[in-house]
Amino acid sequence: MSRQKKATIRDVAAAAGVSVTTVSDALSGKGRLPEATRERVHAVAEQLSYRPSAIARGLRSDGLGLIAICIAPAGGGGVLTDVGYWAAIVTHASQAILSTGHAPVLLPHNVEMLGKLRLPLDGAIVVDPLERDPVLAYFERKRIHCLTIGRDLQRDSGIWVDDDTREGVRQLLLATLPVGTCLGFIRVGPMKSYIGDAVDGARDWAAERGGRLLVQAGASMDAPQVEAAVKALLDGGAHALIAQNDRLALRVLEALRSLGKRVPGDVRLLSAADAPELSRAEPAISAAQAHPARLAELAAARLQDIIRGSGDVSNAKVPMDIFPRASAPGLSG
Amino acid sequence: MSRQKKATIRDVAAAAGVSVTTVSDALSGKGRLPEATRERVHAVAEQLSYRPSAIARGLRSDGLGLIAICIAPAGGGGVLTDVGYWAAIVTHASQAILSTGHAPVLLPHNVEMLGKLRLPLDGAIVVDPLERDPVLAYFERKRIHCLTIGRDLQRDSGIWVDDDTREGVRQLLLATLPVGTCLGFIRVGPMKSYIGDAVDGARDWAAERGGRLLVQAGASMDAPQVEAAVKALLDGGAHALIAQNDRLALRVLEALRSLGKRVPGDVRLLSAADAPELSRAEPAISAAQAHPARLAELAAARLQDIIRGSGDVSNAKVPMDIFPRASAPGLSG
DNA sequence: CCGGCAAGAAGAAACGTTTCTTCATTCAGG
DNA sequence: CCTGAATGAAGAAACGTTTCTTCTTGCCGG
Repeated sequence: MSRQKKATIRDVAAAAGVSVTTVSDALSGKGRLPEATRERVHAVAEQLSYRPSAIARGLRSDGLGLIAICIAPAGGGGVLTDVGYWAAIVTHASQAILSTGHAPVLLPHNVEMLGKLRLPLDGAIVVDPLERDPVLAYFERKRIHCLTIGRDLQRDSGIWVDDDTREGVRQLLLATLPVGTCLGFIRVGPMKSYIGDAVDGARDWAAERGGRLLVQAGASMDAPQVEAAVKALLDGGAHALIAQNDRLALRVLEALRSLGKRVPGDVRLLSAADAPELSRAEPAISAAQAHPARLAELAAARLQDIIRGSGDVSNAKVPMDIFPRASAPGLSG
Repeated sequence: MSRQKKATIRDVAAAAGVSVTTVSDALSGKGRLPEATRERVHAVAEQLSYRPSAIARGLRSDGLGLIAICIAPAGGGGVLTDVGYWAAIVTHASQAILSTGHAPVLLPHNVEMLGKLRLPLDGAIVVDPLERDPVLAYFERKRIHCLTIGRDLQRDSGIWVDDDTREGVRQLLLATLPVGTCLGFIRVGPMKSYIGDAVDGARDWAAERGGRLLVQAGASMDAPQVEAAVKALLDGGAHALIAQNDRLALRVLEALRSLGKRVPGDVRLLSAADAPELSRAEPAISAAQAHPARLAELAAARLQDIIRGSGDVSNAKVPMDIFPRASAPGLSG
């Protein structure tokens, strides 16, 4: 059984006894032609298993309108973490991109793979970029319009949208920690803007409320490593702990249990990022909540402005909400 | 400030004083030309901010080689669940697809969005298809080569690769449940092949070991719903529970705690799918383990065979491993 | 000097669709 | 009968790159 050559619009036109214009019009629903002609063309196209070349269409018309979404890896060994946040970003960014007439394509945060793909991208959104993010640099090199959700802390240029994590964390700590508390900040994985901002927010709080801040980077999200980091902070005098995000906060809670510490009796626990699991934990964990949906929408809108060459596209910061819960109750008014 | 028209290869050729062939050769590293010419062309391209049209290249040469990966939604309200499994599938399938010279593109499991995208796809992999999966039907309609990881239970045609969940669950139950046990199976969300197979495997076990099988579908993954489903099974006489997957198993464990049941003293607990979290739970939960990496590799290889028109592409079933743990210890001898 | 080979290069066509321009026919109204 | 409008349709060119074929020049060896 030999392979059939792919049918082109010329083959369909010849078999239907019309011009390629008529085939194009018949299949696209454009043009002026009688229903009988349109149906004949459809029948022939079906018979020949004709499949229009999206590449040819893209070349002639309006391109393919591809917008990449690349999510930089977080720490913790998995390919993808912070999954609730990530899923929300993808969902909302995809919808926003589609509403601008573009096509969202989720691509790996991997320069080698992007180089092999060589897709005709109109633009790209990099989520939670690393410091000196290689994918961000790649897009710039290839002159692909790009912006970030979160910021590359080692990069001055580029448009970004980000949560106001610094202010959110500061407000959360103001609302939950007594004056002069010694606070331990636990982080894991590569430095990202939301981590840097959270640490800055904790510093702001400490300066305002006469607290002390200890920062500890864990080697990984594995239980023994988290436990070691927690222990180091407790030994350093910390009576409150804030974790960089929800997953780490849950790990810290487990570690505190293993170490025989009561929450919030012995140690208050907070998270710089919220998730449904935190409110379901025992005790429910206090957190500052990001707004991934809003971020995604702002990002998509700005990227479109960039692509269209609108003159003055500015960065955006989205305020966070704070939720004091049982792990670090709100201070009485 | 007026918009600059995009530079084409013709513009570069004119500015560099060479033909378009020479520009193409210089930028691609092909052809025979002196280094000085090559450098001159590069300089001009840079000066003109020339960006080659990947669409034009794809049309003339070898297409874009896009392979879509679409993951059908599971239950539980989130856009994406079973995230560890999902991340493994994406990672390994992406690598396998790249090694065949194609480009993996993760796309939404959404016919409307796929229709708007109109990407020049050479093939597609649908992961965990729904019954009468609409995306699967879309790809067939558009004559896009397709296979599935997991099966559409309401579809006879199409190539698939799948875990041998039926046999894996049967073996797990044989290894952990005493003769005559009344077993409750909890499931949530749309029917998928791995769920159907797991139920069948449990039925096989019940037939062999004189057990009784009760199947309960939860309305969602929320704690009250899971608790209601667990309670219904316990009231029905179940002394062992098996959850469709890891996330649900963890929820069932929480529900059992809320209901004051000891695991495994009052009720044995098992999961039809494993994850690291299950071995970290208290008690560690017995599970059958899928092999997403192997599945992804087999899928990518078969899809390539399908695309190349190789005559006889067959389905594949991958055996599972079983891990008896404290929640349902292995039967002695 | 002549012929062959290698290096450098250009021109034309291909890829498959869309769109713009032009043409032909028919019908209706003045 | 003539003119204008509407309908149906075709042909050519555009889109931007790659590739194939052919040509030119210079060098070397017989």
